Amino acid sequence: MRPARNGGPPSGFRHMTETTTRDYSETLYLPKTDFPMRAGLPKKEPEIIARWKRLDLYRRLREASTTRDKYILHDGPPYANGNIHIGHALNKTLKDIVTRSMQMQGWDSNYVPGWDCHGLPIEWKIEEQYRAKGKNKDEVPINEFRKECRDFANHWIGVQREEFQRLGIEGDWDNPYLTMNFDSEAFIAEEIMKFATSGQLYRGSKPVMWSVVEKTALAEAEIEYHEYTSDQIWVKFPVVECGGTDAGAAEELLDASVVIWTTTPWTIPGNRAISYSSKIHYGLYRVTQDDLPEENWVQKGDTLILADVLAGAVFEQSRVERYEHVRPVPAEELASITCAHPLREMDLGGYDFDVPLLDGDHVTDDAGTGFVHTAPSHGADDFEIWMMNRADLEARGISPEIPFTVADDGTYTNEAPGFEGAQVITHKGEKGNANKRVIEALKESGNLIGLGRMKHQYPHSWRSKKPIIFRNTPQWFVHMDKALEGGEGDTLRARALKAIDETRFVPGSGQNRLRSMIENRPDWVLSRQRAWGVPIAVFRNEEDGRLAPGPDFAANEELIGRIKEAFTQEGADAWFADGAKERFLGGLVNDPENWTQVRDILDVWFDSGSTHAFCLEQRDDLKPHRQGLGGKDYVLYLEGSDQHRGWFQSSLLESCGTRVHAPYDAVLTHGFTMDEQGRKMSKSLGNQTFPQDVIKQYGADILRLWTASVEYWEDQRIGQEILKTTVDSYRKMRNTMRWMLGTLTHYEGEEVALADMPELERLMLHRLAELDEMVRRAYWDFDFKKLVHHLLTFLTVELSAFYFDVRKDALYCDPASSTRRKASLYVIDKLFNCVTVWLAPVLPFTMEEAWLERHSDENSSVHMELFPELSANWRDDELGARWAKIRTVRRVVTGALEIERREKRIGASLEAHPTVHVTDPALMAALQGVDMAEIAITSQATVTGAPAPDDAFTLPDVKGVAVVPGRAEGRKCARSWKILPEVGSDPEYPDVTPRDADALREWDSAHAPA
RNA sequence: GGGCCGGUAGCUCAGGUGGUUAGAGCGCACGCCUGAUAAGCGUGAGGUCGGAGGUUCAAGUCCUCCUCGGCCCA
Repeated sequence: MRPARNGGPPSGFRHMTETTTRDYSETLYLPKTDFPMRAGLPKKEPEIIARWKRLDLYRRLREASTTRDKYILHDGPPYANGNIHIGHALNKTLKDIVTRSMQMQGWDSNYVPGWDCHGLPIEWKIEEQYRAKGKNKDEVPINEFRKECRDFANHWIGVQREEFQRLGIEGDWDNPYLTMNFDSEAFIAEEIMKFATSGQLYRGSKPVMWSVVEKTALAEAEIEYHEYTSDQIWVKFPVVECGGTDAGAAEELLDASVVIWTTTPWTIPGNRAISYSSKIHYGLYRVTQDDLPEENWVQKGDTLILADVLAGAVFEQSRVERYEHVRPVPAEELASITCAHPLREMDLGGYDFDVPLLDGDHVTDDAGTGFVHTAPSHGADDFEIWMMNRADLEARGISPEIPFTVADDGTYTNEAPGFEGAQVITHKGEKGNANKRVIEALKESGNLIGLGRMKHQYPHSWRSKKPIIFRNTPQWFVHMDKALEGGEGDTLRARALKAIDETRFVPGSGQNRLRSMIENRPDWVLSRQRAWGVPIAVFRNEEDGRLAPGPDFAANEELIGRIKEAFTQEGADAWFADGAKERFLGGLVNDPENWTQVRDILDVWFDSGSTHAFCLEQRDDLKPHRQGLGGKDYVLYLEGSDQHRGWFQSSLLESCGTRVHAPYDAVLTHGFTMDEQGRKMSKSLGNQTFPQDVIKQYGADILRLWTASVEYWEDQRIGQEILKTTVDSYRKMRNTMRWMLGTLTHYEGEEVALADMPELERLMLHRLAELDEMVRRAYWDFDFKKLVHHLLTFLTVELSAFYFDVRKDALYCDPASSTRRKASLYVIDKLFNCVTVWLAPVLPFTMEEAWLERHSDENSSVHMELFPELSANWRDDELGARWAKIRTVRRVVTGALEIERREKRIGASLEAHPTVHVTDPALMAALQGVDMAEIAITSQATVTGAPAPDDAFTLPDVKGVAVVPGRAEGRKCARSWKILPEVGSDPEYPDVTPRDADALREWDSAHAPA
């Protein structure tokens, strides 16, 4: 409470001998509240959280909404491997604002947090710990290793759970979903088995980054680049076929060769194509130099096809000084060319296939020859262009098979005929003899035209620091374009595209973004050669390629049942335990020796893509009967915009593959959080903002207010200055709430009928009715900044600066019995309740604190409230329009008073008596019945239609209003400080106005000693 | 390099289908009040709308290019 103060004698009395000894302030209804001006949120918030826990608020919310339709914000699981950062805070806060606001609008909006637990980053951490202890991962039994990963994830789930709760996020923190829960693992395995059973899962291959030293596949993040000296070669691919209509031109090309350049000679046995670009100009070149040494690899008369801008450099490399440009070779001609493999004539066997030319965007003319040697086994671009052209290749009679030329130990297989056993990289990570062998063969074939060494940045394993290679490996895929049981045209891609069309996207651009990704994406690669995850729980028959479970396996039901049961009891560790194959397949096949257990694990995107299956569908408190599927519930996914590539997509594909429809009705995305200059946050720039620091310094509500103030669907900025202005806005709101609380101390719950209210009160109720519509709309549109902006403006401009300022006189000074005073209190009570409840989803701590000042019973919480249903008759647009005019006139008055203040003719506005000349008939009509002195907070005012003198005050944008200022006449009331001639007219109270005399009489009789 | 998104006062944001001197809140400056007081009230100064072209009688608002930044790919 504020200390009692005696303001001293009012200034108007300073020069008067007549003084009063009575302290009238104790007879006033001044604001009185324990709600502090300084929030102290860092200390207060944890107390409020503790109270919510005592109340078991989450359970109460659930119990209160059992009969409601469900609004399900399904949590995209964060990864359990570290403290939360600002992006997590933004994400969870947005989710919390959504669930709280939907709950308060009559939905059952249950929030169940989740965590993503499997995957590479956690494996790394455990491996790192091993290395620190000098242990090797490969020497640890797999299930022991998995156990440590599980413990690691559990630790961080605990940490993050605390951090999220500290942000004020309401949800089922005691029963979150984890992708590593045993039953989650069982359901995830069941989902992948559905893909296997329906024939959507297949085994294919793909080049991956491979460390020969560690005999393991590596992810992009496990690669570092170091300088490395490679062998570089220029190789001729003789043209053997050429389409086109001009026979002469074709003849010319049949003598020529396409030239490629590569720094990995060992990939030549894997060559299957040559890439060119239709954006590059190529030409046919002929060597004209006749004094070339006999041993030179290029001789006079040789014709080569090269990119024009690179021809000179290639000839220089081949030691050719004189050559001629015969003619251009357009892209259409290139497309029709087929070459021979450079080793075709070498009698090695296996190189007599046709080498086609493929048009590819990855080809540039800044180095090399303008043609890119394409070995789908050994490069990402190579693989991609090969796969994209698969259908065309088959049509041309070219096998789309991708060879496995290199084994896991870095040696050539028999799919690199002539080089079997040669080493690309030795087990120590040194360069093997493969390059040498290939270069010798090329020399012998006559197709090598250049040779050299090159230093460049080359990928190395971050662990062994040794160079890695791209190597074709078997992988598991899901078909995007295979016809499904829906028949012709029913493919996973088609289902997903249709589902996207049926989904609401906020912002709308997300729809296009996801759509174009789905339109263009290749088949879904699901396998990872790792340990910490859910296995691809299938067996493969090495004889016929059948899968179990699978479309051609008889005992699917029994097998799936066994696996699911085991995983539910023991987790996915059961798959990796000894004897698993016998345990699951025993008795179901006659030829167990032909069946291999797949040891690959699932990409973690499949885990999180299955959350709808193992979380939403399995929990009674979440299982949705969705609007789009005949029910009334609504499912929303809300994540960062990077999840178009991630969770939104994997969830969509998983659900479309198994359930034909999307798992969500709506997708809401937010951008990323940048520093104050709009730059990405980074440790090295030192521009990071940590949620933990903001909470410690200002409190979670400040971070939440920031979240709700910014346009989150774009990238947002945060930093000290931005937080500072957020704090300022918060204080402004908080103080206005505080004044209401102080004033309402004197409210005893008396209702006042609308008809009995002054217009000013009706105006406020009208504004509430307008805001009610805005608030509901803004929450439904997830437009929180609009909500905050309008409510903040309402609190400051309309309440604090206008309504409250005007009404202080009546509230503080009117007699207890005054209808005007009672009406105002009644309205302020409504204002307070509405604003508190409306803002509760954004500022759950502060609004709870404010709410409890008014509703202090043990079980109360603002978060149990619904948004208020307002009386329909509060809305009065005509009244609103009229008061807009009145406030326009008021602006002219306050402007005029400001001049008087400047000139030191007045101080407080109560010292003034303005004369308001209104010649605009519409404004004059609006002023009928309005007490301008009351509205302008002057002691007296005169409104007249008479023309104003020339020197009257006007505002350029308000026509027809002019104000002549003047001083109020009379004495200053010792109680209300108004200056009126009537002061002293009541002999009982000679130093106050008649109104104050009445008030004092009432007060005195009420406080008279009994 | 490609796809998508964005750049309006110091800060956070408004500015349907192009049309009078581009708005709000906060901050800031100045003044007032001292019965919301580490508060309240008033007045005011700050943007030509990332840049350059173009369409149009008229562009922050449509088109092109450039630039800066972000997400996802390569």
